[in-house]
Amino acid sequence: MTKYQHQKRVLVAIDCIIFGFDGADLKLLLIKRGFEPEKGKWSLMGGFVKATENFEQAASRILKQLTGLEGLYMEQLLAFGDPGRDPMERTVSIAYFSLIDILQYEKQISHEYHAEWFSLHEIPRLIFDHQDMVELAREKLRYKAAFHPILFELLPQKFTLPQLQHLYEEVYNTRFDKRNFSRKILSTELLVKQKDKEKENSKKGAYYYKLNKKKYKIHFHEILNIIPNPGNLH
Amino acid sequence: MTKYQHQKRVLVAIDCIIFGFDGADLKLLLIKRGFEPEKGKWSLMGGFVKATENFEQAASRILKQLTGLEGLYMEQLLAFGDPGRDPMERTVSIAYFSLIDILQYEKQISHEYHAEWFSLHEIPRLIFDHQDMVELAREKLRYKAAFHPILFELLPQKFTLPQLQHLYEEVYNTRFDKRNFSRKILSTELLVKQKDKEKENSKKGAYYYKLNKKKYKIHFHEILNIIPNPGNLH
DNA sequence: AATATAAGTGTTATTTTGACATTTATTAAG
DNA sequence: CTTAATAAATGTCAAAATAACACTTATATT
Repeated sequence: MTKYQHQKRVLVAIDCIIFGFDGADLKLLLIKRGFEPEKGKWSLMGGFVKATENFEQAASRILKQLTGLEGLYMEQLLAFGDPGRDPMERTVSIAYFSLIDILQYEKQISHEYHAEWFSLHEIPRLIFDHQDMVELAREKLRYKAAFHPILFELLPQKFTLPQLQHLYEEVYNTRFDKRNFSRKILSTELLVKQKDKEKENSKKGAYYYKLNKKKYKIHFHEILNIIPNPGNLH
Repeated sequence: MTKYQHQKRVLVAIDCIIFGFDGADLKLLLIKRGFEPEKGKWSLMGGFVKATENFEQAASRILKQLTGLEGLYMEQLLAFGDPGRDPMERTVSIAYFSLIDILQYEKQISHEYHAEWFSLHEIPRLIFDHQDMVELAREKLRYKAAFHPILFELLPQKFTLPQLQHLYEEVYNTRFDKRNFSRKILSTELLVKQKDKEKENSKKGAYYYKLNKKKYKIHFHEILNIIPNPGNLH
């Protein structure tokens, strides 16, 4: 067999949009790019796909390099391929987005890459089309979280309803009625109430909950309806 | 500036999953592949991305080659990049899916590529990972159509409510109650009732409707709720 | 004139939603 | 020890949305 003739070969990279939550804010993990072009500028964590890897393997490897974590939630966002997106050489980038509980992540962080968390309200200028990737990832997160219990990936194993609600409020940048919120969340029957309470944030303390992992896996793809008036999602 | 060193460059292709509807069945457009490997086997319409094109431009060009049509609904599905997916040489494929009214398309068809419509129940074995692409595209179509008025892209300008319902029933492989269906569809206020009737399929005739294109564009991204118990979508 | 066919339409009971306020547990302060 | 302050937890009710259900209408055919 002969190879396909007269076709241009291009570089293929992965870029990871890594969202994290620390109990207060929704954040994005960025690194200072270590090589030219745009060396020293803020960038998504990325890398080239190796000859024997598929995209998921490459994304996992890159994610592990940066965070030290494995088995994270990960999903392909979109392939970006405008001819000039990397001025050095045409490079197609497959964007993945990932969700991390920041506090868990901090124990394992590799500091080799000067990674930093940025609140979504204070994102610096990013290289290439990474800004577009982040914006699209935010939209996709909002869309997906409106129908699927994806935001649990941002929380520790044990969490409280007020913490969960706070997270939803961060993602949708709005406030929910806590009575209606807890009714909807609990009606999914994905949560298991624990006996102990979290007492950092209030005198009374809030009961911890855990995911029912089995139900979570089984029902993950079903359509929930957690967000009132989901309205103008994409 | 020097180029990125020691990285492998690969081919980048587009493959188009083209769904069509002829008033009766939901169908998929396939071609007989014209070159090796797998010459003569059934395949999605595809082609390599050219040096100056972005993905959308490449997908439009490829789509026009096959169908003669422009301005079709088109959306990136997913990038496929397993190392061995094309045995000839590593090729990344960006899959796009498109929606066409078959009867409109037939006037413009280019017969150069031996394209044929296949009912979704009778799809032949396809080359490479095209089978996976088609399956994923079907899931995405069902998912998207549950929340957005996307299926109108499969219909002619003028269509009847029974035709529309039939289309939804094909996509979801189920039956809907026509009273509830028409109430939901009409409550979107996206349809404009016409004065004339379609009289091929019944003695009484069914009123034609047209899309209110302006509202359609404005409200396209809003979440509708057309499908009862959307259940286990992805 | 009678019949057959598919289109078109309305009601009701049930479920889901969104708006809203009070009670409870605990710590801190006086 | 009593009081005050704080955030958590919980219930009701009216309105809206949904799902289930059957009859009438227009027309072509016989």
